[in-house]
Amino acid sequence: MPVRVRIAPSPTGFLHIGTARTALFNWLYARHEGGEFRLRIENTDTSREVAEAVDQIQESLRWLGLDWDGPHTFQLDRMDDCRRLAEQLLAEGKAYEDDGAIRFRMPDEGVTAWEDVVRGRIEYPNDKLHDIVLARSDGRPTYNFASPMEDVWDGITHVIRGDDHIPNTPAQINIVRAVGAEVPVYAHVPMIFGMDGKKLSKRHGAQAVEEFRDAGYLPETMLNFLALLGWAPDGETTIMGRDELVSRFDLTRVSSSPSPFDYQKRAWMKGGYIRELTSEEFAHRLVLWLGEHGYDWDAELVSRAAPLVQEKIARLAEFPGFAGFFFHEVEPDAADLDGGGPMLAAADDALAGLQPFEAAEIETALRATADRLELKPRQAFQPIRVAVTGSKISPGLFESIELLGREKTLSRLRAAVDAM
RNA sequence: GGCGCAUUCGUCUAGUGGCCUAGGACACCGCCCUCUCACGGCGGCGGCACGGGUUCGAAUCCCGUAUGCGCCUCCA
Repeated sequence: MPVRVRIAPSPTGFLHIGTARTALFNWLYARHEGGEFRLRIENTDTSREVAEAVDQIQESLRWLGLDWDGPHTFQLDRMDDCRRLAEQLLAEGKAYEDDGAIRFRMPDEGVTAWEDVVRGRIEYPNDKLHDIVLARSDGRPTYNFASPMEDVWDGITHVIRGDDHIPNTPAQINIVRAVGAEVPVYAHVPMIFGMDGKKLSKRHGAQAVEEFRDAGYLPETMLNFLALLGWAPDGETTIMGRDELVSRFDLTRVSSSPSPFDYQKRAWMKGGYIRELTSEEFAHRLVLWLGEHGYDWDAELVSRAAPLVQEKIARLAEFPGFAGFFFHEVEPDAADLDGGGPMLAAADDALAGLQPFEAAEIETALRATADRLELKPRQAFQPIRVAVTGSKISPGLFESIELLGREKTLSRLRAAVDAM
């Protein structure tokens, strides 16, 4: 039987990274096995539903590149099927009425057990199982009824979900058996916590996929990072592209202990991805990101500045702070220019008539100037950097000067001298 | 409280009875490279929660304790 899995978020807000990680594991498993990955919106609880959430969830999934098969479905659309089934169970004596609701009669002897792909065998004594509500008194099905039944109707073969669902599983298994359907394979993946071991919350930082996107993360960085939350192909590999992730993913290797969300490690990883892009691709993404975030900077200039910063920044959002001096005037802090007067004036002379005005020639000229003034490269170049870029930290100085052009470079050098 | 799940360097992770003197990565520290930053290279620091078993031999198996987390809703 071909593998069919699904992600079933409830439409209560943005796509949480925990849900995204679970979606990723489902997707990786499906793609690895050549099966199907479906999207189902679990909206049985209409009171918590947020109108835009369905679109936002899909948008985030698309951004991550987690494509689903077929149209997305809504749990609520099967409300009538669920109610009919609840009534059938009632008629068969497998359920009973309770204050207008319909409750399922759990077995009260023996154990309910399953072989969990990530946890191994899990057993629950049946006398601990509650008779759960199938249909509320207003007729709407509950999650613990609708979810397993939809999995049955959709032909879901593997239920891969957060381990907070482990306690629900024995009840769901009994319900599935009661309707004579086949019980799917379960794989309960660990939940994601903050570094303090507590459930991920606002004070830990970003939680929604959308927030990471806005912060300028690359989707492949996010995907790689998310994949490593509770899974590792071996003890060595950490950087993997989408295809490698698909080919190496193995559900049985998913860890059973909780996965802390390590913001620091993720920060390291993202820099590697930026550097791995081709310079054309990097420039392209920069232009797009800047456009989406309110910068109307010249695309041509952005593209030419891109190679100078690609190895320096880790997130697209760092570009404006790092290379903004190409696009607007600078206001150097006079204190950072201290003692640089002679070098600034000499640099002005050296660059005024330089031909061609290119990085290699600029470097040669400025180094000769520094030698003449008996300054170490570091002493000589720092004032120039501050004068020209407005900051003590910048892309490579000579390349920056070339791109900035003679006219702006000279006027900034002179402005700095005047300001001293 | 009941039931369930988990516990390897500061952090993530490899490890399924001998290959472990416990490997790798991030972070941190030192050195090198160097026009700043970043990258890169080299080295260092540092761990099997605790207590009992089983075994010739245990990070690995069993029991107990501790700690953490989850669920116990006519929430999902």
